[in-house]
Amino acid sequence: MPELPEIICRAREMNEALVGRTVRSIEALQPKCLNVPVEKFREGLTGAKLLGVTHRGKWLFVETSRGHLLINMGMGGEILLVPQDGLPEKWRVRFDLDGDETLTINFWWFGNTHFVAPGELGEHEMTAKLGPNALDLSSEEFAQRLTGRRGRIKSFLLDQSKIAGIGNAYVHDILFAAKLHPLRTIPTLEAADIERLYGAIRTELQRSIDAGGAWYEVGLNGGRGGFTADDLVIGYREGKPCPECGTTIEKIKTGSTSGFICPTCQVPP
DNA sequence: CAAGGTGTTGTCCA
DNA sequence: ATGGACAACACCTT
Repeated sequence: MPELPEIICRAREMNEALVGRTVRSIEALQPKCLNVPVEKFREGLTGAKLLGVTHRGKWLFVETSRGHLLINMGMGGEILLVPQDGLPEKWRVRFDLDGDETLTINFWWFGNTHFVAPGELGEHEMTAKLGPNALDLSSEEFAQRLTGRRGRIKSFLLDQSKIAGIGNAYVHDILFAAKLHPLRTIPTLEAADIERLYGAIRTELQRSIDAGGAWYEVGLNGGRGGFTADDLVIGYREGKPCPECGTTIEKIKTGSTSGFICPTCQVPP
């Protein structure tokens, strides 16, 4: 559930706190979240110097002197920087750093911590297929990526190979801000619809970035983001009035996920 | 206290 | 190309 705003904030924090540090030792309690055997993972990154942290979609890219550490937090969890004698109760992978601190990674479901050897980033399939970051493309590129598609607009926004970084938490407010129903199909969109949608993506994600990300995720020091449930306009507000027109907000099925809409502002297809 | 829902991603199948 | 079901087995709400 960390989506682009949380990943951007996490990358920023990690750059401030981790660059220049060296990995002394590694423990991995859950081999299933790795892409290589535990021994290979430990050998690969032990002794590595951390050089910088970037992001692509919901993935964090930690560049090191010995290759990349790629992290995907799945449906939520914590990356914490703690003293070595103050480990959190739960962690799945742990990097002991110089300076008696430890970077612990925990996710409560479906996370990944992958090792990619130097020069082999292009062979990492899970990240190689990602589309451009949702905030890193122009409105022309966005429109171009929509042309020829036939599916529903919400499916497109959530498809990480088309555009990377939007998940099922922010997509409700993005679609509401663009006045588009999630089940609208792409061929029915006018140029003005696409332009509004492009603007809505930027505005809605930026609102959360400015607040430090969502309240349900924590940073390296355990502090929560400042973007709270009250900042959501329509997502998860089933039964409450639409702030634009007062119509009761509905929860609907949108494929295998659920969606939240104002049935007046977002006319069904 | 047990059941059901959930922010992610990949794969398989229609 | 598109959508749905499902699997990965944690945590919270009902």
